[in-house]
Amino acid sequence: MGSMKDVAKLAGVSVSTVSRVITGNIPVEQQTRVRVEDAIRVVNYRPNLIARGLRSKNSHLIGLVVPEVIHATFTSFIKYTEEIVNRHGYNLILGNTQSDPEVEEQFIDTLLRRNVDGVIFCRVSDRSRVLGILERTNVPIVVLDRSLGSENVHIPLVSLNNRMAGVLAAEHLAELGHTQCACITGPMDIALSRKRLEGFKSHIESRGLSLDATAVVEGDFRFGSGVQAMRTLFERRAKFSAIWAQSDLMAIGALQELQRRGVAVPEEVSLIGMDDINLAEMVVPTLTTIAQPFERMCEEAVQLILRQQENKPVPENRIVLDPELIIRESTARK
Amino acid sequence: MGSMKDVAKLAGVSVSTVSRVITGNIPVEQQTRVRVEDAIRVVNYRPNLIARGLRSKNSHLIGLVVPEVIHATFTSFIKYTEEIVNRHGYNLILGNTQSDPEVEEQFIDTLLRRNVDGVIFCRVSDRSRVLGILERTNVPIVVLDRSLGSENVHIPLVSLNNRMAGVLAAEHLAELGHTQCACITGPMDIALSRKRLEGFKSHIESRGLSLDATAVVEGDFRFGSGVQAMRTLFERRAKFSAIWAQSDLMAIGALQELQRRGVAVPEEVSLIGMDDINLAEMVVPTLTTIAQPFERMCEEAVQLILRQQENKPVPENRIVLDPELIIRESTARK
DNA sequence: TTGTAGGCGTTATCAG
DNA sequence: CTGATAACGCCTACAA
Repeated sequence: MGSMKDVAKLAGVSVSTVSRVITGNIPVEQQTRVRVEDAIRVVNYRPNLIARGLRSKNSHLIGLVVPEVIHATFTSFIKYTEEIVNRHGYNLILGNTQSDPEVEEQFIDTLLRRNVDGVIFCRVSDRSRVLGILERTNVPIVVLDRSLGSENVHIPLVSLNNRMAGVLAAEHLAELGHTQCACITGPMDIALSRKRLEGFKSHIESRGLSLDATAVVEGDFRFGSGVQAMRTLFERRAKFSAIWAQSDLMAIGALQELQRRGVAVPEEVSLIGMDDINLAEMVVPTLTTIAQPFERMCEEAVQLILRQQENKPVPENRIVLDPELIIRESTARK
Repeated sequence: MGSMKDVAKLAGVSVSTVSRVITGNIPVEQQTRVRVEDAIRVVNYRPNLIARGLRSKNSHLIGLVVPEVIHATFTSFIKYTEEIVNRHGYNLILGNTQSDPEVEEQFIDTLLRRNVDGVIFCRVSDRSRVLGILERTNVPIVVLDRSLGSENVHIPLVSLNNRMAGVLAAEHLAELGHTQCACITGPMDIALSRKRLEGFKSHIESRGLSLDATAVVEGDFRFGSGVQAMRTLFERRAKFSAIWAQSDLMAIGALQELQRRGVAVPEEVSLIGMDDINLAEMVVPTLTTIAQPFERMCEEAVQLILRQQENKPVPENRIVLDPELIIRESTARK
């Protein structure tokens, strides 16, 4: 792969001329253009992005920070962000931090030293100092899938309307005639779990019913905790004809335990999940769920980065997307 | 974040002196070193990797190419490669190609233009031209999780001993007294699926038994195809007391279908999976499986890249790692 | 329309 | 031990 110099020499012109035909839109005589283009082909010239970046102060690189890779939600974020970023001519540099503040800081540091054009954070923890560090630079940032305290109102944010997710689940179950519901939540120290439960509960209460405290079990979003939660519900002898699990994995865990105990889904118990991961369509019965618009969330996040970078006005830096109820086989009329 | 120039000005020295204290190991007088270090702190100087890369022709960037992100195997590769690469002071640039040759080529192109220090390919297809393209450059490459035709003997390769995986599964079942086995394979146009089946079959035959043709069903590694394959086995009225599925997801799909039909696992049918993904420990019964050493595979791949880059001799460019049998609850004596 | 010159932030070479 | 200086590959005034 030759450089501009090689091309220039071969075509008998100066490097600036070569640069001009590369960048286009700057007048170059037809004749010399052709000569240059030929030379480019001969030496197999491809503009070097490192050099270009050094000159223009941007790298066409976007950093994505996730607290974990092997995790349905973040895997989706990785997939879509990579795809979208690519479509815009950028590449993705991935960092898995395991929520370790030290790793986070160290990763951000190298991102800055690479002149990345933006950083997308998935669900950073409260105690993380990276947002502060980044704010002092002028690198565009976006926080994805997290609610931020009021101290950070100016940081662009893309998140799900988690409250609405709870409402959608409750609404669907209510319409099917269920009056006794259970809920398997995510970790309660994560705001989005609380908001989901809040929405679920408040809709139920708005119908004059109540969500029994024994029918609420805390999980950790993973499969095993769904199984466990289900066992807990049985041990407590909680009364319910329907369950909302705040992640599909937990729902599938619950499903497994129900089937093992010979409880028919949806005939005896209706079950709703959340996320709409691939598995939701694969289990039997297929899982009714609350879909997160992963792709749109990533799209908005990338848009926010690009807008900031182009110094375009950012009309709205708080983007909250609506979840959607996907009705499949695991829920039925009571 | 200031530059070397800023530091030099503040400390009253030349940029070369600053460079020397940064790189270390080049003699600088104690006094001036302290002055420089102070200045570095004041202007918050961090060496710019773009500039450094331009100068030294390396980027400390490694490209990882996967055909899909949302997929147990590749997600593991992504996770571990990122982690290991990081440990060596590199960053990971991720590219998802969907096995599209055009996307592959385009991604490789930008990787080259970014002066990446190496590229790791996961399971590239035969018809892919990227290996050829890369071979003509001198960028270190490694192919992960794939057997390569003899035309490419010189390309470093890290793969699993897939034949052995089949042998391990058959051996375990045989030891438990099973004489009639079934197998749910991966796509048969992928070499590793064929090799796994070959190992499975040949071990069975070495015991004077045979693997009935009706007891072999082709899947696609995904959950749904496990469910489907199980149904096919029942439709065919195949006789078996044990099943090996070539992926955990298919095994869990098969498990689901078995449970739905009231077949007890492992009491009536023993079940082995493959991969040892998280889910394998989470289902009930927990899944006996053939573990792939994902982390070690990634480690070897990264090592091969680094060795090539340092121009160290690469003692062995064909690394084949052994799978391991993990015994859990889903298999039992017949 | 084209070439020259300077600089992006580093590092390496060569004097001093 | 330290300071100029050149060079990495590219882009962009400015001048011709």
